[in-house]
Amino acid sequence: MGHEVLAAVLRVRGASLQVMLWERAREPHAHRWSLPGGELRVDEDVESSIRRQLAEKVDVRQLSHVEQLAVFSAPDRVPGPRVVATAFLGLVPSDVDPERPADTEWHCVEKLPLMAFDHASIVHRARNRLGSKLSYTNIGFALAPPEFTISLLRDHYSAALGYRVSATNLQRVLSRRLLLEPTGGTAPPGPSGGRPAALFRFSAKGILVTDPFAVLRPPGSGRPAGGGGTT
Amino acid sequence: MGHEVLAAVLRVRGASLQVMLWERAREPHAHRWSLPGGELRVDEDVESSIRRQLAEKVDVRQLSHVEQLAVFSAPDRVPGPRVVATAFLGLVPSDVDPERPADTEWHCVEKLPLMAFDHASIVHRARNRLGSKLSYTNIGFALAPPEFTISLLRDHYSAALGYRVSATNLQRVLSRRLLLEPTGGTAPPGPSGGRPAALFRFSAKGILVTDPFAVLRPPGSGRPAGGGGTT
DNA sequence: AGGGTTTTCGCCTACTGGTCGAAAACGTGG
DNA sequence: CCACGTTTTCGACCAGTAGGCGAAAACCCT
Repeated sequence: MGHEVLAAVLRVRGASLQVMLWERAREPHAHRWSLPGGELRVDEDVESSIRRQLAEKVDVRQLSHVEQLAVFSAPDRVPGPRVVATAFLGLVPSDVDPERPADTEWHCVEKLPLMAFDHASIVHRARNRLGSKLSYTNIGFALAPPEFTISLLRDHYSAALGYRVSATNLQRVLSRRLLLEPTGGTAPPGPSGGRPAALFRFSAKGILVTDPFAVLRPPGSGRPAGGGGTT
Repeated sequence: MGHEVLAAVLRVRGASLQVMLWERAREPHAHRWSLPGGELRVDEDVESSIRRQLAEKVDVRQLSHVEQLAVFSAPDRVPGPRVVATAFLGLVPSDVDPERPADTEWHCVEKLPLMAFDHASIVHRARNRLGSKLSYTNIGFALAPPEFTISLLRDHYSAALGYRVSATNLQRVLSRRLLLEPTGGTAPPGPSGGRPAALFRFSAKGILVTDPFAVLRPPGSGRPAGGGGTT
């Protein structure tokens, strides 16, 4: 029984969320698009394996985040001998445009091309996970360049979440968690003018929220999120 | 390369969180305790496999929740030929005490016995996942009987989270999400008297929160969690 | 200088969860 | 049968959070 690792590597480009795909040259499913990855070697664990295999497609230093998604193990998920897949979610900041082999391209996750095997469902799972984690972790910084404006960050959040996000709330929420650190610099305004936006960076002194907030916390501890009115 | 499925099946008993373990009879790691599970067959996916294998240990109808935890794939995680493991988290309500084979026992997760292979780390991962999900999902109901008092639910939460939880807050939070439905009945008071507790059941009409609350929500929608004062 | 554009900041409101205390409902012992 | 302890339940108060404006700031272009 074979084991392969696959990664849905996502990035934000403009107003859309994109996934890195490559076009299969050989059967089965020739000319369909599939996720990067490959066989797990006997001397590596799944995370080492996916990082090694992604290194052939992108500069791994540009990978700002990698995490396990789930195991996909339907017996007939690929034709031929049984192959179980460990799927990963990978993120790349929006400012880098890695050189990539000719057969790989970024595709908008909203209109995926004809995909090979069960890879489309893996992409959807990755998109859902990113959306969920954007709300309660700091994973959003993995989508942004080292220095960014609030507007850029808001656009990234909007693209990944699929709905508009208020820049006011975004800045306030992140600031309260001590995650935003002003660099002092400003970004030049757009072609139509406007006030120059202040630049921020991710503050390592902030609260790294890997797990969701606890709604019920131990007595005598500070509390997490708050509710507001919709009005 | 082999593939096995393992499950950390948790339940609350009294004030402690317990995990179901069985004692290995054969080498390697004879007499150490390990998680239930076994080899993945070629005609089943991982979830079917773990349910089939758990059926030999517990009545699967008593399993109130099963979800993938993670893949454990260190090349040397087991001696001999390479075996990759897909780990699951399973939950059993506290009111059932399934018949089980003589070699299996419930152990408190706080003081685990000498465990086989990497199974101790899997148990810890399961405990952390349960603790996280208790806060932002309805998974807590999987630990409780069909009808329960708020006090019992609070004790379960406390056991699983490791800190005391306020019954007032628990009831308020769950009620506001329309998750608690009074059955009308009351539970008899304890030996030392006291007001009889009202019985509740899980309301299917409530908000099933599988994913965490979004801290940043779409404009014009209700809001999720609120913060309070620690005072 | 004036108008358009974008960002930034402050104010208000709604709602949440923690804390505390009182009241309700029971058993028990004098 | 009434006072007491026990446990549950409910209400009130408070601090802190996020959503929703709207005004002010800072820039470009004409």
